Amino acid sequence: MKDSPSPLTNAPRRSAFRRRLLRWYDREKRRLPWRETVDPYAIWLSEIMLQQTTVATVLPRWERFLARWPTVEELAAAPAAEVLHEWSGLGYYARARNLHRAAGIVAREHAGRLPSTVEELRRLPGMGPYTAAAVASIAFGEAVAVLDANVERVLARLVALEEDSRSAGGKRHLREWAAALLDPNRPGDHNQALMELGATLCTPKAPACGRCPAAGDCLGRRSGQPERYPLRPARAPMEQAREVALVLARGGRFLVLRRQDGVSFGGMWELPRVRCTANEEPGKAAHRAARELARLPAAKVTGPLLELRHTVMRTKIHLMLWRAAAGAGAVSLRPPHCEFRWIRPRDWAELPKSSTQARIARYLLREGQKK
DNA sequence: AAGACGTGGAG
DNA sequence: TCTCCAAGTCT
Repeated sequence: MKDSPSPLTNAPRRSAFRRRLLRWYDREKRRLPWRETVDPYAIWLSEIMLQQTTVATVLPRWERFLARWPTVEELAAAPAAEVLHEWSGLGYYARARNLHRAAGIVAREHAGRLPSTVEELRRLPGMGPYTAAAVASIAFGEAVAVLDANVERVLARLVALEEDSRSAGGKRHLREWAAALLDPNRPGDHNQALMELGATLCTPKAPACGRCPAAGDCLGRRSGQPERYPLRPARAPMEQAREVALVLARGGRFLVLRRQDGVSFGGMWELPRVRCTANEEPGKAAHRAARELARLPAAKVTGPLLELRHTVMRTKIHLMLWRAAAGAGAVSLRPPHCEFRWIRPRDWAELPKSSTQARIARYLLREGQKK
């Protein structure tokens, strides 16, 4: 940082930068509900939900979650499955499990009061460097800088960082800049202002430098191509896959399986489903799903019901839903599944599900009502 | 340290 | 249609 050509190495310039940033924030900030509260629990919840998730998605879910569990103690007392169900569709489901575990710790070991320092917060499950710093600064006024994807982009542009921003060295430099620029008098607002800048003006594409309060200090802007920053390695290419999911029926009900904690979609209930191997026919895969996931080799596959496409992480999935009669035999599970139920479509609505499984559940409910 | 972990909206 | 990616954490 000391060798950097940035004018912000100069202390008076840094303080002018802070002033301009905060003035802009005070004037232009969006009215977001978690900015209207001082409840550390509510702020914490917003930070967890906002991880890799857009404001628009979070808004209604944050309100609903808080209405259901207004305090840490109430959240701690809730069954994990209900918390997970409330999280359905938000993705990154480990967040819900960690949040619930952390609530239990706060309730039991901290008398229901969230710890107020980064150091203590950091020990709670799901509290990484970003979230701990965000909660400590926003809810408790601790003078610590956050470094999220917004701040990373703003700072990388500000100093025209010619280094992979995700590399160890790049991150170290960004952390140093974030700490040096932090306004110790209003750390929470300063952090939010930097993130707000990244979210609204200093956007990944077509940044609005003309309206930016930091434009005068920005080396990225001076370079003429601010959108070149932050430098990042290319992403892995998308993959394609076919999957078969099974409505495996027995006595007017069908089989759903619960996934273990700690695997993808941990804790969620789903139909038996398998990834097709190369050139494997869907009908074959459907029978394999019954055989391998539930140990029901007597299952009789009767036909396709529905096809849909969705994307999970870096895989585009062509999902085919098939119907089968379970036949005789007891269900026996193996990882990643740990529990099963024979249910009707309307019962499945009550269980935590991924977005895709929820689509299937809605389809089955509609089909069931036609008869 | 690199890779896994979801989803939906924007351009 | 398709790529990019959003207030990251964990292993």
